[in-house]
Amino acid sequence: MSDNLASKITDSELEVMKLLWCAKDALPVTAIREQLQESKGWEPATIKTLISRLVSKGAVLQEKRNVYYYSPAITEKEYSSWATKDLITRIFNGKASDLIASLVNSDGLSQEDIAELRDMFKVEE
Amino acid sequence: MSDNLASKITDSELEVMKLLWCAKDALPVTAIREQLQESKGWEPATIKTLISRLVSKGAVLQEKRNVYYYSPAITEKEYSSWATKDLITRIFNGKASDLIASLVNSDGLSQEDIAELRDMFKVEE
DNA sequence: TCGCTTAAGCTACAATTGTAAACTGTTATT
DNA sequence: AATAACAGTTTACAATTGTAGCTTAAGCGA
Repeated sequence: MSDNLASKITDSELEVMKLLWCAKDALPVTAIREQLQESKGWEPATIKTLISRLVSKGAVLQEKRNVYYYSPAITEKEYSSWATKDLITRIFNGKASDLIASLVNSDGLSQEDIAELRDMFKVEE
Repeated sequence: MSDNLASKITDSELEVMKLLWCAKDALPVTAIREQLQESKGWEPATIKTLISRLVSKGAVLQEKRNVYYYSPAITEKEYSSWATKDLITRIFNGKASDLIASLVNSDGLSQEDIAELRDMFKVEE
């Protein structure tokens, strides 16, 4: 994913992306509005603005039917792995293992997390 | 670290923080300026603004001597572990292991990283 | 067919951020 | 002492972000 795509997804916009990622198919504004209006307390106009901005920046595709249907142009995995790499670059001087070390040394991991990780790296072997 | 501290350190401000974290002692503006002016191409005025904003938001302390000397009010570890948790909350729905899984599955880790991690979780045992 | 609802597009506006100049007072140098 | 240089403070200004209203046109129910 290019820097000028994901880097520009803001916090509010991300809420819209999350919704679209959950949906199996493209959604009309109505469906998006229904969910975000309650969960986020946003006005319809706000939601429309966020969608428009996401379309402009190429993070969401629109497909013309009766009304427009919207779907993500990038997958959640693409985005999250981009965001992770971005964090590593900006904060951990490019060292991924420093990120994980930081997690391990700062009660950032639950017991289950640690168990999962142990498995993960056992299997790798 | 409280949310309203670290969350507000912006990208440009972070460059100043990094410099202060590297320094063993508090630094006067002169020293900060010398390093950032060249590496970042910032005007002295820009650097002063960033320092002021960091002081206002409590991320940097100033100590009056002849001129002010500036030092970080939060450690790099505090900040980076806050930033990591923030990423996990915002993007990985609070699951730290999802972050690591994403790293593992997206060529985000070098061979050395993986070796280090294997050690990390071997030792944990 | 006539409104009502609402999608789509345009405009708005305050807060934050990136970047920096202007002003003011102090210090160091000649 | 006069001046240059610069720290500290205030102000500036455009771009981005969060939040939302207004207008226009179209579809849907009575």
